[in-house]
Amino acid sequence: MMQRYIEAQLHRAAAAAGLEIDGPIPFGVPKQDGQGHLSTNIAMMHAKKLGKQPRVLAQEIVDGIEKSELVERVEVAGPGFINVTFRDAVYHAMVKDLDGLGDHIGRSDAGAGRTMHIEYVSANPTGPLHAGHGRNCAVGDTLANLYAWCGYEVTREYYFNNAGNQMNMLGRSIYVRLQHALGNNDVPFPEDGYHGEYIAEIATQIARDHADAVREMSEEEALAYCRKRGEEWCFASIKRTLVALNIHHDVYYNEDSLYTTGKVRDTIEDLRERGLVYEKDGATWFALTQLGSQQDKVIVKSTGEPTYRLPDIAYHRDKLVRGFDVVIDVFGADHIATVPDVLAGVKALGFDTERFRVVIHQMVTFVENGEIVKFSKRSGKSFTLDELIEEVGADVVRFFFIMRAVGTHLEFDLGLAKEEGDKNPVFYLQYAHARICSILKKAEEKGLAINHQSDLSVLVHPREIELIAQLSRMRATVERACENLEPHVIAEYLRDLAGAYHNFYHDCRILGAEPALEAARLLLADVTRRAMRNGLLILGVTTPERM
RNA sequence: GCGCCCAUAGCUCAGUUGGAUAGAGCAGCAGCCUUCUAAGCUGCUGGCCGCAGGUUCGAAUCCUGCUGGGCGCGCCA
Repeated sequence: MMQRYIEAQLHRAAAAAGLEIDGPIPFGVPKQDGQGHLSTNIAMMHAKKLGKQPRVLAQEIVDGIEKSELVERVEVAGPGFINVTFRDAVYHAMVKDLDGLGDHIGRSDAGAGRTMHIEYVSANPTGPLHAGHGRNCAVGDTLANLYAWCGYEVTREYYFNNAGNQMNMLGRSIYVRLQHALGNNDVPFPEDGYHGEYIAEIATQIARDHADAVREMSEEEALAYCRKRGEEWCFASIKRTLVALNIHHDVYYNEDSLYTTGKVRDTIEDLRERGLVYEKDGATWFALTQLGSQQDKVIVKSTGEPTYRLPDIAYHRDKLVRGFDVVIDVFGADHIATVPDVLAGVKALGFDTERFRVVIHQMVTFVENGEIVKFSKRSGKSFTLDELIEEVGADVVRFFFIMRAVGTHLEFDLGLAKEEGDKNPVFYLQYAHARICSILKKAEEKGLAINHQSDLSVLVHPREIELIAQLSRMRATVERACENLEPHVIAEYLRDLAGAYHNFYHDCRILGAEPALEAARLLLADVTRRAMRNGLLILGVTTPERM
């Protein structure tokens, strides 16, 4: 937001030097002291085409900048950077602007009037969510929040299939356990059946509340009943876990509806009309090689059942038909192979696949004491997301899963996560928030109210200026994280913001300072509180007022 | 064999879309509380940015080729 105060002038000065720049001027924040507050490399970027030395062009631009009350100095540095040093008045103006935003600090209207659809989690109801699902949950939900904070109208969707082979296997697994519970021990457990403890739990429940009815049923009826009970149990479990993580979907989209509404049939017919479908070996194939892929793929098996690819294409086409401006998929790296096929299919049907943004996050390794943890200590089976939440808390789960770039393999350190102290990065942020709240509460007790008209010109301490500079970057940071689909950027930003506040807190006494300074610092603290709170809300973690 | 992702301090990772002397946390060492939360702050130690070329004023960042790791490559999802 700093650049607002100099950008127009730079445009004018550059034009006067013979350099017309379309669009915004690129700015950077110098890392070294003595290089000003903002820096631009426009002279170096364009010197060549004007046939000038970068430093000469830079100096011509600098000479064209008029004197201003806000700008301390503009100078040429290094190979041709133009460094801008502001007077403190710019920072005071920024605090004023930020304060005027009320609870909207960090919000953007970059996506105002646009709609965004995001599909995440999307685990089929065949069992509880396991710990590895956590990354998809946290990344998806944080991205949804980011888009909402950028002004988009967001639809959060959970896509599931309760009709396929996996569900039949779930039903059969429960059915067999139920037979065992009812004393028929000779019924063999299916080879690819589900082995989790929850299967037995569901079977036990049915044995307890529905045994007589089940005994009356045919095997077919009993299997269907077990499947239905299993689905209900699993969905209840999944939804409970998501609520614990502060995740709420707007739509649960059933794959089966794609069949009942004819969308799958339409999709295959449309592909066939375009000559992209053929029969071979009793199966129906999608001619992906015609679309530039390595090999054709089966979309309807010789048994007559479609493979996942076909409803996936129908589903993604439907998302576009529903009219969203941006459609985001969140997948783990293990699903990467399906993406090109689905996109190729939708594109072949004449849709603009540019609206799709696919986020593929890498896998997660859980580590404790330097050793890889694969299984739950309690059950010896792969451990559930519930167990992870219980172990480290929902805030830590959400934060840890988004704090690294989605493209990198994530190491989830359970030891660090369990640490409820200074080593844990989430607490560092929440502590900053709680510390501010504590001061504001004390101020209130002293009868000191936040004064939005405070004279901010008394804020001149380097720690105050650094904190304000950090605050001023929030909105652009949120926009960048959103645009680039990078939730971890917010975690990084908030750590810097918390650090800037802790520094300010340490060096700048608020309560008890002389009245004008006290009022100004109190306002600055409150602006920081609102920024930190909003950042934590974007991450979906709690904002404790005391710790 | 093919496709995608990754490689930066002892460990885990950032690096603002190609910029200035590559940063943070943890671990290690040394300091700071009679005053608003020490879950904090300050200082020190720590680097062939996997290797080799290329592109240009300028590369951790872009291109090519290697090496090493992850995930895929089904009439499973």
